[in-house]
Amino acid sequence: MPLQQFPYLDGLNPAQREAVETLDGALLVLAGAGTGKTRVLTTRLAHLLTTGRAFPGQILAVTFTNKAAAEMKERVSALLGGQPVEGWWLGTFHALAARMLRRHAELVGLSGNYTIIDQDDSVRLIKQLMEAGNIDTKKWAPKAVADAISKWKDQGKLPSDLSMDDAGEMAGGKLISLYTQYQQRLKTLNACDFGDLLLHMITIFKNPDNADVLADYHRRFHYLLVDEYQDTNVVQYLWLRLLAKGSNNICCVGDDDQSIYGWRGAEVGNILRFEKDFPGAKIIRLEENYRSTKHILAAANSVIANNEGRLGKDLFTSMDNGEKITVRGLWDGEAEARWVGEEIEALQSKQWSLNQMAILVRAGFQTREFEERMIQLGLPYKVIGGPRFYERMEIRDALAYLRVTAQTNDDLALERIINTPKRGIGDATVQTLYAHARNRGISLYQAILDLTQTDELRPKVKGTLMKLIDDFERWRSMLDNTKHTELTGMILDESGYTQMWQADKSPEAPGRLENLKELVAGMEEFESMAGFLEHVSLVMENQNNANGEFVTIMTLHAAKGLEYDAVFLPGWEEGLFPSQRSMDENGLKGLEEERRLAYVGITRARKKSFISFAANRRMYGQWVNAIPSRFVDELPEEHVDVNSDSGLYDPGRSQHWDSSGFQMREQMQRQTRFAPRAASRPMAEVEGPVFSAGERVFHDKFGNGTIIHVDGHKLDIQFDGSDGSKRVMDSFVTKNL
DNA sequence: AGGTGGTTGATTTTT
DNA sequence: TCAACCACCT
Repeated sequence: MPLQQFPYLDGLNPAQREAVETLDGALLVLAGAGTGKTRVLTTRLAHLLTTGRAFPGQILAVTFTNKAAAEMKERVSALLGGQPVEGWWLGTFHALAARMLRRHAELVGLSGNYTIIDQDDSVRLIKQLMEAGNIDTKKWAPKAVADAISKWKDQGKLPSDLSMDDAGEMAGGKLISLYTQYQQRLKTLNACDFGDLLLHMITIFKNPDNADVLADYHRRFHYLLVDEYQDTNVVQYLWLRLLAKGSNNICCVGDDDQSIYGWRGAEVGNILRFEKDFPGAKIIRLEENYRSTKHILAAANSVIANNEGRLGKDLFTSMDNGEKITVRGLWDGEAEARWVGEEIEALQSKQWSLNQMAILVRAGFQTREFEERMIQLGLPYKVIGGPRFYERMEIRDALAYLRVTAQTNDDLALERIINTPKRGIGDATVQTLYAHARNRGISLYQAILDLTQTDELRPKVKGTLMKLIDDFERWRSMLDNTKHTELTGMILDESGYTQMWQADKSPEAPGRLENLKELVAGMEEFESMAGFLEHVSLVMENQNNANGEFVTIMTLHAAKGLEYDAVFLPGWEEGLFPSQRSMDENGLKGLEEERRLAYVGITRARKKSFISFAANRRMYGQWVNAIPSRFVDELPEEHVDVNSDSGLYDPGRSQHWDSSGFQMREQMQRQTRFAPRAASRPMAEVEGPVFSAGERVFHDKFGNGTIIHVDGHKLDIQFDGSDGSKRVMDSFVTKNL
């Protein structure tokens, strides 16, 4: 094959090139961090099109986020000389499944204009069902019930697939019944939640009566491509498998070492099992890292090597050695933030760009300390995460109006705005309407239609409701012959919603009106109301259009897929990272996922990585003393520079400090103020009892437990009644006699 | 309808 | 500690 025909293949390394050119059969591309995964994916797509192997319409390419989908779209078109690709099925699992479901909705009792509800709506619906069924929503949080149901959906389980064993104690054992009712209710509302999009498609595909539907997709799709395969859950996997049965040309790209979403249903097992699932599958490893220095990569490799059950990769790089990873122990969280600030300023004075620096934390609350410090130093920063545009109150209200206009059975939307702005429709009226709706198995809107024909409602209320119905009918009649942006403006004005905020004197009111304008402006790029609403339900993302120089602060999860010259990884303490909860709830699996998170964190850095931990941290208003994360111990000595205050940490040696962190802090602050590098340890080495694995011990806070591992003065203890082990200092436990 | 005090509980988060 | 939520009050 003449090479010059495919200029985009130039510059690929042999493994990358093989991954691009292996077009037929099942292929798993194990792409380590920084090994050019996206390049392979996009080049492969370009290759399929350029060689004429497939028309765009014969390709199904799946991603997890809209961002990834957009990037892929853009990069493929760039490879093809700038022309956009039309007619292929490229998008997120949810977007693609929603698109399919629009065509076959009737097969699961929905109509094609079904509404997609988000988590918030789903929780509210479940709360209503629980209240109707006299289930104590205090004792069992509707959110927890919603989570349980969504978990089942992620596992591809319908109510009929569940047994009482699965139900457990939650909601007084009525969990399965609630699931059934919830599905029933969704059908009445002509609505779907996120899980349903895929689950309904599976139901359709599996039903022998609809064999032609699946066969049609088999004929259609000749090549399947899946990004971030390690993050797929069971339904997504089932959906892919059913679709792949046609051509058997499926290429999955992923990295088992970067699977960090197990807690929301991702199954690392999917990627680990690939060869079994797709017999004859080929596996290609991308192991040359083009991102990080040798020290950084070696440290990452060494940490992740502690995990079991990996497919295994050995990343290497031809980059320079670079600088060793800086590891630093500090007295408390404040000192840690101060130190990070200093390092950032030092880098800045060496002409490093703030845009190339990131602080990656384990949990959201950790951002605060850094924000405060950045403000004090006058360093611009940006926290990624937080409330999103479509989650703002006024946006949700406005969307609710549009949703009811487009699909009258959308009870959740109607309930949201039935008394917004205030129309004198109180709680009591809504309850009456709901009671009627439930009795008849109809929607709220239909209940209003019914009851306004009778005299059951007070005349004033009746009049208001009739007016509201009239409005909606009128707006709906305009859907087809009015521009959707114009109609939206009309709805917001005629309903009194805009006026409500204009009359509001609170300081945030102007901003809300601004957002509403932005909403209408954003609709411009969509063809119709339906198109816009579909987009809104499926795209909850924040686009970051910030410019200028700033340091990025975000969670490790949010950082996956990104890279920076300098990366700060603070809070590496047992209990915080690895997170205690993760270990408690998921044992070794949880710990290994935390370790993968550490791996993701380290591999974000191109040139410089800073890892730190504090001896004392204020959590939930209490001072807690902490010991360095076990992940710190897993960093190879030859690749790190340890530089800690006051002997807070010596690699490989035990650490000690008093449990009375508060007093210690006072003492220490004085000490650091006057002698910042005092070499003495906070506490003298104390002679204590010697422990060994297998012994029974007692801990003040955690109770009785069995030692499973001893590491100097650190003990791994399996406490009775807890799933995972905890790591504690031996000075906090006593032997059980 | 709007304000207040008391309780609760507190990772990670996309679609 | 602190914010969110709710029951209860005005």
